[in-house]
Amino acid sequence: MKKPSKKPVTLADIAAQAAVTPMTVSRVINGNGYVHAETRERVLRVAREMNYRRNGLARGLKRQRTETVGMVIGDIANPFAAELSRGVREVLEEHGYTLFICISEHNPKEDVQAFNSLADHRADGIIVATRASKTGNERLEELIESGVPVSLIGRDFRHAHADLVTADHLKGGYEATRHLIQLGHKRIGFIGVSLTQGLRLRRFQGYLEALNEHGLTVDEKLIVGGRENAEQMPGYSTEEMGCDGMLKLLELKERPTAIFARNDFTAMGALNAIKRSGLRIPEDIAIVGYDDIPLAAHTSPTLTTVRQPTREQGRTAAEFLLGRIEGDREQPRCERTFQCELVVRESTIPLTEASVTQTRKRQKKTA
Amino acid sequence: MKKPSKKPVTLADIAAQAAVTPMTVSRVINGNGYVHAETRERVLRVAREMNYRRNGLARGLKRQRTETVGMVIGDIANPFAAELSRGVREVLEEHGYTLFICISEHNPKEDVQAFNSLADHRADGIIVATRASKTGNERLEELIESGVPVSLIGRDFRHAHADLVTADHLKGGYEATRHLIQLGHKRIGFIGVSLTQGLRLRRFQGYLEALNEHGLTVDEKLIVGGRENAEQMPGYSTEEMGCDGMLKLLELKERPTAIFARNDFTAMGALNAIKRSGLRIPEDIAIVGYDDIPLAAHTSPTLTTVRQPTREQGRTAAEFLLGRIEGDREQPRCERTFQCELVVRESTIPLTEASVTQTRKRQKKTA
DNA sequence: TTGTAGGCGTTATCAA
DNA sequence: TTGATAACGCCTACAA
Repeated sequence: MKKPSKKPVTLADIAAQAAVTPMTVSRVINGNGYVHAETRERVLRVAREMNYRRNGLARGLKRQRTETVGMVIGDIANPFAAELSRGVREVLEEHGYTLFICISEHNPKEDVQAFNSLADHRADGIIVATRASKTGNERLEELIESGVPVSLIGRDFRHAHADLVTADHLKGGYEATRHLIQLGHKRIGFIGVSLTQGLRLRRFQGYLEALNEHGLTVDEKLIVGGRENAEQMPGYSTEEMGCDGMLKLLELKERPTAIFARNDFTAMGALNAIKRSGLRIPEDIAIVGYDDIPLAAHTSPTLTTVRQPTREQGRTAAEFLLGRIEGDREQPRCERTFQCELVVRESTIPLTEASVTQTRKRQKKTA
Repeated sequence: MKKPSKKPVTLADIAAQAAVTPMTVSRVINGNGYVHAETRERVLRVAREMNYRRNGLARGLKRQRTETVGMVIGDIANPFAAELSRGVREVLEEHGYTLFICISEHNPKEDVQAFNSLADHRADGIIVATRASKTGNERLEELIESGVPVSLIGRDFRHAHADLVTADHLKGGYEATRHLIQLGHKRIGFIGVSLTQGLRLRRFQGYLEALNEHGLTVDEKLIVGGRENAEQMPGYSTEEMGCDGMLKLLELKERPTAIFARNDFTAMGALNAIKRSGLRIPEDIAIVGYDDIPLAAHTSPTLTTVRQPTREQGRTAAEFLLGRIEGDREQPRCERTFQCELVVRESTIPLTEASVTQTRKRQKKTA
């Protein structure tokens, strides 16, 4: 336990100790250029003794790249984002890049701050996995046009020189809903979106489309979004949204027999609200989530959900970005859309008489 | 959609446009030193037009600080870590620092890499919230002694010049266990630890202590850790550990009537395994988790758990770190231990006859 | 195989 | 109120 020492060791310090010039030390440290074996040994020994660490600032300043990539995420606790970042890291690591993550807490202002911080510190590129916002998109556009490589994941924003990775959530939402329709459900609720802002959410559009195509009318009362502006509220979790939203739906005179939830957390909130009310899943109410987080296979009943190839999206975004960093920064946009996959588990079964009957009973009772 | 432009704008570029020297531009940008109002306007206008962004590398190199703090986290998807990082960010932001997060995926080697990256890029300080490891601790010690401010959260490692924030998990584990004992339970299982490595886990020590102090014998068969080396296995989630562990316990001739799980995810895994087996919670088996993640209040039944003041720990770690960065870097260690709090919910009730009887029955059956 | 010169973009310091 | 100079630590390019 020595006391912290004052100044960091520099190449020059090592050079002095090893009786060479800083340039020779640099060559040894970076392993390029010819250096006599003995000299190398001596320099390495001194460097180790002095506990040398290269100064990334100076290095980056000179070389005009930092071998660093920044990633902006809305919510760190989200298993989906976690899996994305794993994919990103896997690829970056293979290429010797370091990943620094910034959290924006789903706040456009923090989004912009993160972009700026990363740009200021000269990250070689930025991966953006936050929801689109006006200010965010504007700043992003400036960055892209000032030459910063940018790769977007699932963000509703396009630019000729920023790469884009998404999954087809329109289709995902459509298939989840169609699944419920094919099981016989006609009153299908959606939890997790306010009608005013919902149209930006592709999976919700898929829900609407599926209803329309199958001749079912869209009942606005079946669409609940938890509290208004929930997204802005720190500490307001999505499972709470699922719980609150489900409670609203259960109070309806004619309650839904199936639920499509915005994501798995919302679904779990809904699931528990249903259980708490004494109804059974899936007999009384079927439920579908979205994302297929690990927990979805461990609820009871296990959760039918829509899986997107999350890690692959992260990997692809990283590959696109590296292509831009190490190749032509002005190349046109690379774009790739992944397909989603419906994962049927226990929370959905064909519509039972019980459910329909109970709904009718409830109706009578209330009437 | 302009094409990305080549080189970033520098102070010199602006200076040329605005007919002043780079120094004057610097003064304007940083808002220090005297600058004529007109000059300031002109410079600011040009800077905006050219979409100037300061070069953090050059700035950091010259000023010998980057106003950047790094945080190393084991698992990004962990709500506990998320809440920690929120606390950290809150404090840093107030002081104008940017937070960059590195993920080590619970891997000591990645831990060290993260430390190195952050040190190389001259983060002004590092907050470490990963589990202790030999290599990690060694590298950390070197860093601390070479003058990098370090603040540790819940890490089992002490250094005279690194600050430390923890919660009293020994007591937390003790109280969780005592709670079960006071409810009448005598066969209390622990899920989430292997007997060989478990002693490093304070909450597990608390469990053992509570059993001992209340005259209960520790039954090794009641202590299960999922698969061996689960921590190293990527993709092996803690809820899976809870599920697998619980299944093992249910196969015992004399199964436990209560479970203490290493954390809430593990508890949820166990909870679902129990339900799946047809037993009831809490009537047949009571269960206690740890951490009080948001989901714990939304399971069914809701989860009794141990809450630690997570965000406060993050805040305190950040405050300690800033004190060291902006004050005396050689000051002795600041240390603070937070108290945990048992949160009793629905998953624990007094031991019922049913449970005891059923256990006996099971015993007979198997015998 | 090793060394020298110069500059990356910024700011501290001193001078005008 | 503004400018000139030097230096932060490293690496590219060229020279010896």
